[in-house]
Amino acid sequence: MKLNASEMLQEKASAVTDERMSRVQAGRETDLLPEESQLSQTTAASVPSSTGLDQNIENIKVVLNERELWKRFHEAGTEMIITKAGRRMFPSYKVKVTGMNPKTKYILLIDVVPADDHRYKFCDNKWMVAGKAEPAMPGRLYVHPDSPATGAHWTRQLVSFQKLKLTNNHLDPFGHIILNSMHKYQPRLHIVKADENNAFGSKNTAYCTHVFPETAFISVTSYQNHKITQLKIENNPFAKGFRGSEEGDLRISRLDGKDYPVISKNIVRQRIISSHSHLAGKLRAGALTGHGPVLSSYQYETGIPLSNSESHHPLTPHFPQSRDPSLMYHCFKHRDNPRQLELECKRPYLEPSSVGSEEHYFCSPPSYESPLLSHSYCTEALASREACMYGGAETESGSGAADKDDLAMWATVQAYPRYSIDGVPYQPFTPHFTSSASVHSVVPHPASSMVSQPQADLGVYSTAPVQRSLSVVPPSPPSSSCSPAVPGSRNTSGLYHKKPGSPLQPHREFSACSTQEAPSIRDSSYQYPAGLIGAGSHWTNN
DNA sequence: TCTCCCACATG
DNA sequence: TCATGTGGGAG
Repeated sequence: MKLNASEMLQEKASAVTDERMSRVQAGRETDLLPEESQLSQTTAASVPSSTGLDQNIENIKVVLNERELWKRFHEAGTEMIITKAGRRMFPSYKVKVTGMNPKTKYILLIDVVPADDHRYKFCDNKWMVAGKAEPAMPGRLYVHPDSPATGAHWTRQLVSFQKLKLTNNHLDPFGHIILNSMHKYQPRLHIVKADENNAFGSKNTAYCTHVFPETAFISVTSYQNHKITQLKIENNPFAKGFRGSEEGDLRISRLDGKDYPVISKNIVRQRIISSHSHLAGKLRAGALTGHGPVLSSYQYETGIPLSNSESHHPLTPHFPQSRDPSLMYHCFKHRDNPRQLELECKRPYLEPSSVGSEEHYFCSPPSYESPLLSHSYCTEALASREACMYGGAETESGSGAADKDDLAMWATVQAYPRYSIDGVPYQPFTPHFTSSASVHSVVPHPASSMVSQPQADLGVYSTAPVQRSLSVVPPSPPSSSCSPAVPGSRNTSGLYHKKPGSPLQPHREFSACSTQEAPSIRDSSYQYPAGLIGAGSHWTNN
């Protein structure tokens, strides 16, 4: 099966934008039924019904697994550790999908997009805005290794993305999703139709996007909130070694042959902070100077001016308190209007009322609105690897859906927004690219919109007029320009081969494949770090 | 002061 | 072997 996921998704991105507009204008955006709160916020795009290919895409329902657990984290302000080597998410992203056509093939993938354009800091026991966000990382998508598989397969059991890993290594060679520390992100699930007669590259593709607000998180290199640490320890089987008696606060450490309880610095710090806050509340008059009755080694904690919070945007009580997950449910029809889509993408970033071009306005949720849902996706990235199907034992007709844990297939689409890092895009997969790569990224990636740059830049990513030429561009090293080697091209993509089990040598395990030779996206032996150079200059409107 | 990295222990 | 959080220390 030869597929070009990127192109499919690209078309979808446009469709979402277009259709969403209609919905908003029709005042249907907020017409949510209570029951829908159990579902994700969804956007869907599909081809005109006349094609007969999109009859079910908008009927697909996705329910987040362990939603209660997610909510517990969410209420405390979910944090996800990111490391150079890549760290899994916990809770892991697992969903129950229903409403799919049993015989239709779908591709399931996840991307993690900036929830806003702020950088955060954990101060005074709560998250606060600490400035402007760092330039968006190369967008990557994590494609479930079972993809593409039939609706019957996906709906048979939980679909797990537990092997998705997050990293802060901008040059990550493993296909992990790259994030910036201390930034807020929102995972999104994309379901793309991948019928044989609806192959990648075709305009007649449909997809839908599901967003579970409770899965939003702030990326960190070490946990900031003790509550989160405890929730992780209490719920993550891999961390049970840290479960101690006393509410998990204490654990036994063996050093020098002795056993003694250990209290993490996080716990101490936060208790002190808490203590200080309490005292401060009573002594705000000035009795407590910040060097009061607290442990001297943590004076810096107590020295935080209480008024500090006034200079920031307190994320009270926790960063996610933002919005009701049930606020939106979108389903759109592709209207095939490239021009309109282009305009949509050129809307300035963070323009709540940017309704300026009302026809492109996206009804936004209370909190993560702008980059996330109120704008079309503009950067793209595909990255995936080692996703696994929960209990997936059956193999769909040659799709090899079984034993997905052995799969190491991942697709990556690097996003290279023109404005990122002074025009010098990251090229994590540089060594892997070849001029014959072929997986054109197309999944809308709002990451690019997180930077306060005019969204004019975005237009070059989200719209996908068929007329535009798609050229594969070898990525350039970080220090080089993001300009593609092929004039007039706008897309950098690659198809890489990865030997399962040897992720440490990715640079040598990848091999490019032409579009025509592209193996099935579900072929575990292939990875697809496809980069999309976002610079408008790389697009053509032929 | 804050953030990140890495060796380490644990399961 | 891998996935965790910890804690010391670097920057």
